[in-house]
Amino acid sequence: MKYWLMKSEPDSFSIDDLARKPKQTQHWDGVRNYQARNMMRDEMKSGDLVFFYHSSCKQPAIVGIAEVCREAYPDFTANDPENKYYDPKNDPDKPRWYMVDIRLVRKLARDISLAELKQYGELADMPLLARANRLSIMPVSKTNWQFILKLENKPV
DNA sequence: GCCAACGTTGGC
DNA sequence: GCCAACGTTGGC
Repeated sequence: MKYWLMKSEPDSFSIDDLARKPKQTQHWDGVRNYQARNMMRDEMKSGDLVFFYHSSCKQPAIVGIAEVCREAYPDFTANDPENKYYDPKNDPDKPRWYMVDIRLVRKLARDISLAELKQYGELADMPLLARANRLSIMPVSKTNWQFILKLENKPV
């Protein structure tokens, strides 16, 4: 089983939005970056766990845990000219973009902010902390996953 | 709102 | 195939 981190802008889709979805499940549409797509298409498996991360907001932070509940399938929003993620170059018969479904496992007891994560040398190898990392999906090592979970119940 | 980083596009 | 221009991401 693998661990991941997925970014979402809370203004467009927050952890609470996920919690309100039927079955607390959402298809992860709109990924238009090949590296992120490859990870979803080739490596994400049902049961993999995901840190849900709020980006481009007042306090960027890991806010919850989700699990992959459906493995990669074509991202239908790429075929819909009305959709903001429409890709005119996409051939529906040879889909270029993929998505997975994720289901909320739980919100964290407290948000663990990017600023806090940066304080720990143990996490220095996280791609999230690399300078100007723009990937919306990235792997998390088991070691880092467990380290971050321990922070959850640590007094701030 | 600024700016650094970096992916994509398109002319040559 | 190179590379400049442009667009997007995302922290601050």
